Amino acid sequence: MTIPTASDPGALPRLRFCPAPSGWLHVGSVRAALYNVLHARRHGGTFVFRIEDTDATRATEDSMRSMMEAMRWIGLDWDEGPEDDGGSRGAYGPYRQSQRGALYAEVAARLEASGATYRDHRTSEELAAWREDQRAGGGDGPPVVKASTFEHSEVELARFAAEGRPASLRLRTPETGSITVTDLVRGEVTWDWAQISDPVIQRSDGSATYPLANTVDDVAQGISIICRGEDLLSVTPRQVLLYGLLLADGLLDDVLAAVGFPARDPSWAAPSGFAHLPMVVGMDRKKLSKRHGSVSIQEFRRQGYLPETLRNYLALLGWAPGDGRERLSDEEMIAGFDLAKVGRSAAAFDVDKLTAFNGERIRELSVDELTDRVLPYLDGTEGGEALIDRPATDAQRAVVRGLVPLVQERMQRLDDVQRYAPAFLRDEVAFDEDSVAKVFTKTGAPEAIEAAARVLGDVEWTLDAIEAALRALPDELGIGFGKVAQPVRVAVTGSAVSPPLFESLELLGRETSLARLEAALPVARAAQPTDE
RNA sequence: GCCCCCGUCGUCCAGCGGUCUAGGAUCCCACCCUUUCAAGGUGGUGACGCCGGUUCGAAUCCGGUCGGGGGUACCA
Repeated sequence: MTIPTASDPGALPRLRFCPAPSGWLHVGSVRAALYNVLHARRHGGTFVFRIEDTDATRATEDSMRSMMEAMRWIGLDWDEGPEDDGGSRGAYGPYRQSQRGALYAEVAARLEASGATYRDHRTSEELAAWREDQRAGGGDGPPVVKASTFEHSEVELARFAAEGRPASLRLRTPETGSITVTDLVRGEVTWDWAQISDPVIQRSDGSATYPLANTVDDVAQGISIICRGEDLLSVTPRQVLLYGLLLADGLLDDVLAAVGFPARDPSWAAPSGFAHLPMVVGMDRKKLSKRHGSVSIQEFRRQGYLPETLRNYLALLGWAPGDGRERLSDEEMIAGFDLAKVGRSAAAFDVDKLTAFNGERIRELSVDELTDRVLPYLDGTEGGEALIDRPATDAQRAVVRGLVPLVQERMQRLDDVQRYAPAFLRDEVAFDEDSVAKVFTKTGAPEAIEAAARVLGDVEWTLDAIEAALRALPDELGIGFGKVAQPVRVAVTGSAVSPPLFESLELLGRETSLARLEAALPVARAAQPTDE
């Protein structure tokens, strides 16, 4: 997607997409990334891609690479973010949180020194037991961790320290009062602080957790609008609390300088806007999973969906320009996009509609372009049998280029080409059992094939001549045209379903066509009903 | 359990107090076209979760109810 330029850099929005690299990129995530990009482009802002790999036990290098590849494939390249060589582009990196540990550690230390946090020496097991007890009714309410009831006493603290017992660091959240944030898609949302647990911002092994790392980076990288999934709505209050802490007395600026990270732009404030996107669910209204077909977006690629179709369809999952248009170019989406017009209810991912969109877009492509796009589905690159070389020879490319106009309007996905191509790219036809049973068993089938071979033998090999020759047959044989066309179709392509017959014959050439008619004759005869 | 969010055709959206006998897309069905399959054309089935209230008037505002989802992690 192209980047409109703007004249007032200071006021330009900075948005980010920051997945945790475990597993594959999901359509829900991609939709969130797309909305970030659309908003950034709409307002001439910047799109930042950040890798949130603070949890070493979950994040993998493979996943990160896969996500980068997926983002590029679908056309959501980033202005700032990681590069393939391990480096990064953009002035506020690095963009992998695993490379920003020193920053988080120093921020945590200063926060602790200021009294904004407290140490929790409980083990995960102890916490789990406590929670279970609370839920079971042992406590006087829900399992909310608050300093007032959770902070260790001075003596305990001294003892644990003496024992060298590890501790996590929790952020002190207000014990009373409430907080209201204004969400671009949801309006005002209010929480009581008493209901919000004090989050662990640093694990007992010293590493930062999402609440700290995500918030520190958003502020350090000047993110102005946070657009993400609704599953992160409940996390907003503690982030807003942290903004104040990080900006107070230039705490973060000092730390940035101290640990040698890029300084913030002086015009930056804390993130000022939130947009929590509704979830993307399956047609059964359940969370998206492998049960719903494609999980990763590269799976869509393998199935022959065009990235531009995905962008268009995904954009419409929760948003509409408002004037009824649905088939939108990138430019149209950018021009009309508005986070405030995003819907509030979960959207079901409808593969049928996506597929219909895809078919339309395929039909809009030029023959040359579709030829190029279809090649990877014929040479084995995107799965399927390798019918041609990689790269294709000139002759193979010519055949495909000749086939494309015949199949273009029959395709919904690029991999649909695999259904029609074998008859044109293989030496021998493979007879489809059902087609033989349906067509060759009809009376007159062998005779039609014979007659076709005869008239096609010495006709000029042009579309018009081929058609004229075959059209003359029904009269001669005293049958309908379908009785001629279908047997010939099966004989020549192996199937009762194929591209238009005359064009197919023309593409195949006289020699191949005649050879196939001849080879089919015994098959057709054998299929004839034997009269007792 | 507690907190938060959501509720228009099967699905995605439009609708933002009257012009709604609720519109478009997709799906499904029928017909037309037709050498198969498609594509294309035409037409059709199909929804404001429910109950109250506000109002001359509600899909649109308010309350409740029911239903769905998210969170409740030293995951993000």
